[in-house]
Amino acid sequence: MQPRPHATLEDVARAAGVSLATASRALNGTAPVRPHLRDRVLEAAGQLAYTPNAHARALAGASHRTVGVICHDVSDPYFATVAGGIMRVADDNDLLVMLASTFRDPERELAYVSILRAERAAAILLIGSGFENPDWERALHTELEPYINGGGRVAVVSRHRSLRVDAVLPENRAGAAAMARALLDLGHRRFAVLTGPRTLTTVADRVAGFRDELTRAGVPLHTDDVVEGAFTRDGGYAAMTDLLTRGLDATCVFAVTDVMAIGALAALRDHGLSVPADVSVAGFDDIPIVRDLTPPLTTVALPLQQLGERAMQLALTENPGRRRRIHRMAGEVVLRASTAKVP
Amino acid sequence: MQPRPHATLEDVARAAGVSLATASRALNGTAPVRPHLRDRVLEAAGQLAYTPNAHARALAGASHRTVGVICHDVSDPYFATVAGGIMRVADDNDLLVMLASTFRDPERELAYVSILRAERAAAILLIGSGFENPDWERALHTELEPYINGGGRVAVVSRHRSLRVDAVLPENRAGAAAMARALLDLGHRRFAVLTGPRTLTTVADRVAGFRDELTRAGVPLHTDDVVEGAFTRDGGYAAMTDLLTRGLDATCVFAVTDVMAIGALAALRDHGLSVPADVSVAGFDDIPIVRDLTPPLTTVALPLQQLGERAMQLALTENPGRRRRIHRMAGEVVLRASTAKVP
DNA sequence: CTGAAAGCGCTTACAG
DNA sequence: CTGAAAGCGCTTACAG
Repeated sequence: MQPRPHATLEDVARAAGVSLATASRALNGTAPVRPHLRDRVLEAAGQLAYTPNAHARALAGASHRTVGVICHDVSDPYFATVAGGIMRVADDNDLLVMLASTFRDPERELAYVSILRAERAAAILLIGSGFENPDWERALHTELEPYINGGGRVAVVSRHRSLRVDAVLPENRAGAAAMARALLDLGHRRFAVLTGPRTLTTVADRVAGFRDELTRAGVPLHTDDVVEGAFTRDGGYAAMTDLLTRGLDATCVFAVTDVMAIGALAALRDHGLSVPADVSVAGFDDIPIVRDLTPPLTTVALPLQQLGERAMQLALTENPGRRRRIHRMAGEVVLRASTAKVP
Repeated sequence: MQPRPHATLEDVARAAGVSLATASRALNGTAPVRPHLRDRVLEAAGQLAYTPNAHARALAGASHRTVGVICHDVSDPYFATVAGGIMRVADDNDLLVMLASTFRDPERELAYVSILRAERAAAILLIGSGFENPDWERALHTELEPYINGGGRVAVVSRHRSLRVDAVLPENRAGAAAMARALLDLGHRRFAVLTGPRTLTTVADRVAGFRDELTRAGVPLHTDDVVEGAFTRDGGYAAMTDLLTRGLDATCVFAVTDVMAIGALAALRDHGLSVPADVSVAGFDDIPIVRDLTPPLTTVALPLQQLGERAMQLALTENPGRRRRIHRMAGEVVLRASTAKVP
């Protein structure tokens, strides 16, 4: 079998002895075709292993059934779970989902948006905190605006500021505040916070919510007690280790994400400290794995799957007025064995 | 600002006062253009927020910088890690990666392949065990053959049989055998195995390798000792629970994937059994999280990231003779605290 | 119900 | 170096 290019509609039409138009209609069912001819077309298409060229089709005006999802890192359970929700709804609507990871590189994010825009994807979903960076915000706006004007649909999760698009916003600030309250109720008064890069709005919101609630209770949180690390398991490990070498005096550590909390738990274990006997640890997100840790992690549970479902639904429902629609989703404090009462 | 369609090359050319050809060349740098004109084109493109239509471009013959990756479930850490490797290499080669999840539905897999083929993606990578199903094999072959003949590149991880394409194959059978040997060395003689659907080749290979090695040592593995569940954390939980209700008499449980092992650990904990004091547990894959479990999981470590890197490299390097190239990757037994010696 | 033809937005020989 | 024109593979009014 020698290499030969893809069969085209013209090949099919010729083999079936009909016109291009008839072949197209028979294949797509967009207009009635006499059964006799239809069968011949289908037969020929089968023989030739014909697949329509999606580019030609899109160019000619047929609409696209593909939606693009851009997140920081698909291998992070947070994004993987949100993406799962997106895919569930997409599937119900007969859409194909293509995922991309930016690894938190603003340039790469722009590159993916540009590709998706160039491909005229039916929708673009941006998942995950934006960057507090005016240049990037402007560039993104420049990409998105013409895309939307051209009929593209955009929705975001966890991202706001400059972007005037439909959004699903987890209540990071309120959730972190509720967590602070819960931990205060357990009797803790000396806290440490493990945080990701401050330029991520999610990080900023969670730290602020946590701190505000402590302040309200008259409990101080010094600058030294807030340690910044990468937004990953290893970042949590490093930040916790840093805290430990400086001499930990907190009775409770709050990590701004579960993923970082997992790293913190490992660092504590490696230092011979036991959780929660020696230190309590709490996270944020409620990614699936935290239930299976020993001890299971106390956290602010976000309906991750739903975050994705809602975003996809927003992108799917017409928005004639083009007013920004916002869905806020609350988090709920779930106390598990990683946090204990202070005697 | 009223909705208006995307600006086209023609808009840019007109605004710059040049021909279509000149505008194209200025934008792509495919041929020299006098700086004077080039600047006017770039200026106009910027003003109009011009993005080339990828479909038109692909149709006109420009090559595509997109590769499609199809796996069972991106939210499974195994696939997420392999995908990470793919993206690393893709990034070095200036390629964009689009991921898709089939959720182990053969139909959906075919649908994604068909889309990617229709989009004339530069390469298609299939990650994860195939199905032992002649109809599906034939259908997949029918999709892939014309794609390859048309210049498309295909590589697979963990999949073989009917597909005559470049492949990266983890040594599942040998790895499972090595694990059996290691567990026998710890003194275990009564085993149970937690397995996924037998129609997945990976599952079949791992169970066979494990069983063969036991047989060689004269240790029996009865049909009842092999319990099948879904290929997920919950599947592992259910299978382990099943075993427990029937009265577990094994001293060691081998799960064919780490993900299932995590479910098994949870089931044991919920039954008040302690690992490894009461039962030893071992998995397969060495996904990142297992190091952070308590106890850390004994497993067969596969170089997951490399699996992806190799597959991407195979797809990227020319294969003039079109002979099938196969990279085998060995697994290595890593003993951690979830398995103990039998006194 | 069917076909000839225009057009979608680009790229690239082919002349100049 | 620049432009007019053909062509990539489809879809869809427009006639019949």
